[in-house]
Amino acid sequence: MTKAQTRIQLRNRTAILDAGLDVFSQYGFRGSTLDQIAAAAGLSKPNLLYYFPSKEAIHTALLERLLDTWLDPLRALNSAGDPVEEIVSYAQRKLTMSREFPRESRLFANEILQGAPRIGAMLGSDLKQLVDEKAGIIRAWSDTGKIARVDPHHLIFSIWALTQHYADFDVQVRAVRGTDDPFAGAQAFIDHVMRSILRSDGRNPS
Amino acid sequence: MTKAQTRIQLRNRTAILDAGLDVFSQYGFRGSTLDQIAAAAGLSKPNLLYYFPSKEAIHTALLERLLDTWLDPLRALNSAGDPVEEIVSYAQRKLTMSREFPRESRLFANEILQGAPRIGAMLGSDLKQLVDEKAGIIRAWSDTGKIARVDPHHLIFSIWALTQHYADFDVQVRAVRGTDDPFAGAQAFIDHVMRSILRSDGRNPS
DNA sequence: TCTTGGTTTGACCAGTTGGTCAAATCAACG
DNA sequence: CGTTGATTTGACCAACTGGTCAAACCAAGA
Repeated sequence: MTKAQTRIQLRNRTAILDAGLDVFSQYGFRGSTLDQIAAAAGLSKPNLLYYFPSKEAIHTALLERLLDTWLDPLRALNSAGDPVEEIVSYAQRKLTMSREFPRESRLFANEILQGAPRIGAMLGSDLKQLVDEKAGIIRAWSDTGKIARVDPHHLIFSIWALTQHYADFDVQVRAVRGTDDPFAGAQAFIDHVMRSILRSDGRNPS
Repeated sequence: MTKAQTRIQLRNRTAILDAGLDVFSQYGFRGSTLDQIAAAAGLSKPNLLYYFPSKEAIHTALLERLLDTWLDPLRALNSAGDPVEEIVSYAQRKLTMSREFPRESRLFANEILQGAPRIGAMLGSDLKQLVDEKAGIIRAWSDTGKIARVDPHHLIFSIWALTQHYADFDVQVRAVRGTDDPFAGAQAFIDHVMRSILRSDGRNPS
């Protein structure tokens, strides 16, 4: 019933979402205009609004699609696996996600920077729940000495910060390094960092 | 000549800049309106434009004032000091800066996220020059075995990422942890992370 | 070919935006 | 107190914004 999709509908809807991702991820919600998105999608503004009821609807659709896959890397963290390898490969999956979907990363960053007006609710519910669960696993590893003693929440935050930085601050990274690919060397570096943190003696200041 | 400042001028100009910082850091340049800033500053819109010629002028003034102090922590990195302590305390200074000036951090983040249209030039000149200089110092430490073998640029990026994350993603951090202070525990954690990276054996993958 | 339902658009609208301006108000000094 | 220059504002404007709508267009099946 809600399924019937013409070829044209599918093509235009994806074109709009792709254009919206381009524009919203660069200018944020309030800084983006329907005209920009319409131009980027190769459609007229009224035609945009034939497929999506409003500017907000496009934005919401993008965020929903994003959140659906954004947390997959963390979901895959397996309590049965080898502690260090599990965490390291989680960081690697997250980095891959940032490299392959930098626009999504910036869309998310924009939303959070502006106080998460549209996804704030799920931060405290779905996201918190998932993080708390995985933090529990990490804490267990930490308590049983399988990894160094580290605050699990901060560890997760550090993985988010390190990986997303290359996508979100792309311009700065490229400018400072002169490289064209902001992710060059990032994988090896983050691998090194994570192993260093997890391997180090149980000493934990404070 | 350009110095003459009435008490009123000083008061209003600082009120405007403070209000502008509030608004710009939350909504970005294009997402902010003069009315918002005027309201936040307790002035009328025409009165705003009596002190600053345009919306852009306020934004520019803020960015200039910001960049002036934003890089101080890195400038203070001293080649004559103890390598590990120098880097660790640089990270601590940067974290302090993020905690004390979260709005400035978000203003900067917004600007970079949107492709740095207004400060892009200085990223490749002033910033790159400073970073390259300090990266040279770190590389020397690394080469002489005084710290572990690490890519200096990535090391600096990681410090930026780790410290700014708590200010820029404040909402997310607070939501996930349920804490009111997003910086709680951050100092100890970052200290631990930096020492782990720098202390670890010279093994460097890839 | 005709019809039908999905698709596209030009013209339009009300609200908002950055910015202007002349007139009114205020502070301070002689 | 009066004058002068700094300050403040209400009224206004043109451009832009998200969104509407009736009319035109088009694809495809009968």
